[in-house]
Amino acid sequence: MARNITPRKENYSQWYLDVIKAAELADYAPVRGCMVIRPTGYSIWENIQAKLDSEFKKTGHVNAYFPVLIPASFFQKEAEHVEGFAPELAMVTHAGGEELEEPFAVRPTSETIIGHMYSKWIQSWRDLPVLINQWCNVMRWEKRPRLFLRTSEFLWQEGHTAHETEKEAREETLKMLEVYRKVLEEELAIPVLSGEKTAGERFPGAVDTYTCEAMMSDTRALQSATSHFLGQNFAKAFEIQFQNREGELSYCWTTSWGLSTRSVGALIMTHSDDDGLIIPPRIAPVKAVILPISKDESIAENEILPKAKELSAKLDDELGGMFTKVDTDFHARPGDRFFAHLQKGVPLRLELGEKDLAAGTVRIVRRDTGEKIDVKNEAVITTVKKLLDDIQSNLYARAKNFRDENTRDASSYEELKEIIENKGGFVRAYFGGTPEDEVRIREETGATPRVVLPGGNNGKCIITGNDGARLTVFAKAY
RNA sequence: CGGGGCGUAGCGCAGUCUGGUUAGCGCACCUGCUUUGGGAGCAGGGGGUCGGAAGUUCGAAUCUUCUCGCCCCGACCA
Repeated sequence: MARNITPRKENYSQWYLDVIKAAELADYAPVRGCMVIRPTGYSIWENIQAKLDSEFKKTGHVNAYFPVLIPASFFQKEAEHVEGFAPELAMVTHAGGEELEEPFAVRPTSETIIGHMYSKWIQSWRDLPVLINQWCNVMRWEKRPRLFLRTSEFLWQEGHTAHETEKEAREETLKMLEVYRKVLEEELAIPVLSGEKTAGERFPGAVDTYTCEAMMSDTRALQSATSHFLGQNFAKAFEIQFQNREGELSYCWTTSWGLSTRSVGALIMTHSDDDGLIIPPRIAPVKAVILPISKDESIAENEILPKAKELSAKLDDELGGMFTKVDTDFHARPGDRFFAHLQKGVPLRLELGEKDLAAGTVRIVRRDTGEKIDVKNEAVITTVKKLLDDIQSNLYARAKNFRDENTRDASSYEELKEIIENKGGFVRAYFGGTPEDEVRIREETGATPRVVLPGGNNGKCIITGNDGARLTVFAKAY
């Protein structure tokens, strides 16, 4: 049992912070609300980036970069947008030793400046669609920051597209939502519910907002990605117009979609345990660590290390990348070395000692289950590949079972309240109310509508009693 | 923004109430020896001026005032 990590049941927040610290994922920066993403944490983000970026490219998008400073007046142009973001904006008021005539906002998101540029670039239906993504940092002044989940500055990607027709823009919105679902579920092994947000949870300025909603291991919900259909709201605010096939001037239909370093927080809170971090193999910076072990440091270094390196090279070759690491910290005792890798969440540990050399085997230990097996040399590579696949699917299955076990149905508001208060988790209920009803539910229960499930639109609303309400998942959220 | 807690070595803390010799302890770190398949033992050693400022005093980590920052809970929040 880890002795530097608070058990989950004792204090979930502290457990989360302890896991991050023990795995050396991030540290607090000198500025409140800001964090330093340390190399291990950043490698995880790089792997998420790589998977997403390749999906974006496959779906026809290109990367570009827009500036971090945005004229403050841009935020005034879209009424809901300015109202939504005003409290979180950081402003630059001085530069070059002088007060600026017009302050600049440090971007909290880039709809405005991209809209501004699109209006210059788009003239004709032949210029459409425009499918651009950017990887960048954004800043939103947060009152209560939490590492990875809510920091004043964070990293993300934001896709911004402009289309000729509403249908095309709506298709794009859902296509990207599906990309997120796929990467979250297949690569991060995080099961998500993807669907629409209710009116009260909508992005400021969007017509429709969609989400990939995940359940953390304390049963609270975490929005892990969003995709917005912006209609013509930003096109009208920024005059993104084009001449259509009939020769008339019309406004574009735009979308935006994003996934941030918050997903690293989701990863941590979905899979990790009281011993520390657990990373799904497909995202893990190091998939397997090989430890030469001997009482005698010189035997470890001169006799076992070469074998370990050989095995490492063979595995990297087979796995198609530099995915294994040889632990050369011979001076440290095995227990210390085991725990170090345990806390960092490395999926597989391969122990190579004198006993193994004599027997022609390697001892392999899984991070997710702790299971140990001795494998014949000739079977090591196939076993490692199989185990990595097993761990990946086990983590997903484990998280999905947990979510399903903590998802319940409520047929009345009273029942919803009762479940949220006594059991927590996700509660499915038919809801067709207004944003005011959402506020009331939040104030009375602490829960908010997280996602409207696709399909079933024929229920009776638990608040209004009206028919035609949609099946909605409620939960307390991060 | 409200409530609570806290700033003393890299980390965790004691000392503060009842000012007084070179400010302690555990872990970590360095050196050596013995150890080594789930968090070793012994010996030696390095490192802090007590968040910051002003004040009271012969004397301040300790008392007073101001200030900066961090964490937790809540409110708020894409």
